[in-house]
Amino acid sequence: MSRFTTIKDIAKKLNLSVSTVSRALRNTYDVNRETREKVLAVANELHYRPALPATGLVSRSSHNLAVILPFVGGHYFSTVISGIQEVAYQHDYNVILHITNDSPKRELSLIRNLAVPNLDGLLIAVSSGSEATAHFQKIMNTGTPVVFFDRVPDTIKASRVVQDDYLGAFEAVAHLAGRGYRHIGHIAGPEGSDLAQKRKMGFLDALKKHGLPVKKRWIMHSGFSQENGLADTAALLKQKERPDAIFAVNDQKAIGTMIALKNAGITIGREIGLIGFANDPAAAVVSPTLSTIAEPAFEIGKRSCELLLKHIGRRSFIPEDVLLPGTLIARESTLREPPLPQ
Amino acid sequence: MSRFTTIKDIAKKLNLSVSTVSRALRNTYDVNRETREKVLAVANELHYRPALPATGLVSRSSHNLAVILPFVGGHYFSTVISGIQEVAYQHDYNVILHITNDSPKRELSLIRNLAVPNLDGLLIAVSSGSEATAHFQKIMNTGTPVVFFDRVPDTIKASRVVQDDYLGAFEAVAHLAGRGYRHIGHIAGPEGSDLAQKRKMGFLDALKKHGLPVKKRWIMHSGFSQENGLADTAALLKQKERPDAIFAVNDQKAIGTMIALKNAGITIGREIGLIGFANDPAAAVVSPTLSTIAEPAFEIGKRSCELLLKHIGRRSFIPEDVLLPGTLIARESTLREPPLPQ
DNA sequence: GTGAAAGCGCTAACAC
DNA sequence: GTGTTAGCGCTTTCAC
Repeated sequence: MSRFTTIKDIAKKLNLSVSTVSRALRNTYDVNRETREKVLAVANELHYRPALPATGLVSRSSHNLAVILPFVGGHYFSTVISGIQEVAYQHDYNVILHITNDSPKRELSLIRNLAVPNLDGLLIAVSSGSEATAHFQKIMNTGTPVVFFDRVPDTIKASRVVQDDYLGAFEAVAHLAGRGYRHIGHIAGPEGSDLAQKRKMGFLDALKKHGLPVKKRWIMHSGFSQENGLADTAALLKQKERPDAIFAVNDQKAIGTMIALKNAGITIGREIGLIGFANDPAAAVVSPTLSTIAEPAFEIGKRSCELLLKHIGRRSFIPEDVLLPGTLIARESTLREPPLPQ
Repeated sequence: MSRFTTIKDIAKKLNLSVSTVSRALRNTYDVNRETREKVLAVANELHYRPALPATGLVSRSSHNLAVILPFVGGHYFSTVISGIQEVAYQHDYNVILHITNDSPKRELSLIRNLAVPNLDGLLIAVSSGSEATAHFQKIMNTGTPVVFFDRVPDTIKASRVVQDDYLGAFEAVAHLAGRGYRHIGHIAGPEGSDLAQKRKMGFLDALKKHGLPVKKRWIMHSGFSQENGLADTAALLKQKERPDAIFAVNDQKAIGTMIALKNAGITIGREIGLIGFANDPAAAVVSPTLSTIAEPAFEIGKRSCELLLKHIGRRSFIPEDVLLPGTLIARESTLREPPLPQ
């Protein structure tokens, strides 16, 4: 069983002490140029790789970051990971991935069993209904920096990186207004949801700002799924007064809305404008293509990781709050005039 | 700066030796029941977490697996990760994620700098045009097990886990035949692509098996993108003879095909049947919904990781090849009769 | 059943 | 400039 090359092997081969080899490898202190070159040559020849656990033992740093999040299958979180990964790679940190499946139970067991001494920092998106807040606090008390992203607990004093749901919703509605729609309804999320609440506020404030009427009956609350969107919209269309545009809390519900509108024989865009939120890949593929607010997923990952590394760098750190704007993506569903045939 | 609790702290507090504490913690050898319980109690009280790098130093095992893949943003690879993660979690292994961005250069630098001594095993999907084969071999020579998945180098003797592209294509075409389509074309991938080649073979063999005509001119080769699919299909439709069904090499091209068919005023399903490959989330959302072969992404991750752990368990191991079938998902695009209105 | 001591691979005083 | 020594946190002989 071939062991790995260690500095000891190099030392023996060169009749040097391990410390000299260690110094030469890291190019620190004063090492004779020749010695250093010889060491480097042998290291290369023997395919030497430093044993990080050992260096970590001494330096009390593992260059490991843990990322804890609910899912990885979807578009959003996997893009966030890309952003994290990008920064971690540049700074030579490892990303250790943990998935909770959005289960508070699994999250809790995961956190409790987490090998914190093995970690330089944590990046966490909490699962819905998380019960691990006390444990997050404990980890932070050990001096290990933590940055929360996307889904953040509000009872904890720590850095957070989130997107600006309020502003995104505001801009979605402003876009509708700019395209000439005047009677705007909202297919909202559950009343209890923080995210849904913020988007609704953005919706309402945008209406006010643009002097448009607010019709309570045009705001439909339910879950986040496509089916919910379909049902909400079907109910909305039964009212005697109809909106001429709809802002949906996310793209899934917006797509449900599209189906309901099609079922009712309504031309999307011309008769009723529609905008979603997320920029799900599906939005570019449905027909007509769906206008939406693109979430800054990659950016969230990037900034979270940068912030964490900053905390790791200084031993003491003050929490920061980062609010990232989304980007309006105008597509066919908010086009009042059909595009010219090509 | 609060340090982490170590076995030394526990030992001191209990007036025991570190070795006894170590033994008690791992419940090994004969430790007095009372002693053990006291140790466990104090460990709990002090929030003791073992320092994995230290245990790893001694046991020569880190419980770390590296996963190296081209992307993480898309649906496919992120689902694979879920599968890996699931198994790793159950067996108490960490997953360290590395992304190559499908760049051979970055893959190479990543592999070269990989802290292999810190790893118990590797899971790799190589990037296109990979130049790292020699390095993979080197890693395997150190005795570190490697399992390749999805994208596998054919010049290396190692375990691989891949989906059955041939069979998937075969079944897609068999499905078309079963629905009564007789004149089937193929929107294929690039001629050089291994994956595209296998799917084409499956297509051809299925035609033969069902006694259907093979028309060379109905096989269009180009890239994998939606735009390619649109262009291919537009060209196909210009021919004087038209197929009554199309098998596309992937869902993206199939969606391009859908657009081309719609542009030509053709009713998808009734006039021309269409089936893709991948079960991209978009396939369930386009209109009509797209029949497809679902890739066993989660399963690939799961099996790869299981296989790797098996290799890690036994110190010597023989390569295995795992071929995973996809699943037919029949949707509206292969429906010859429109569904009854609800 | 428990303790003392050595050692995993590496770094950092401290000598010389 | 280089070697010696101690020690990071843990496990594992080997004593007793």
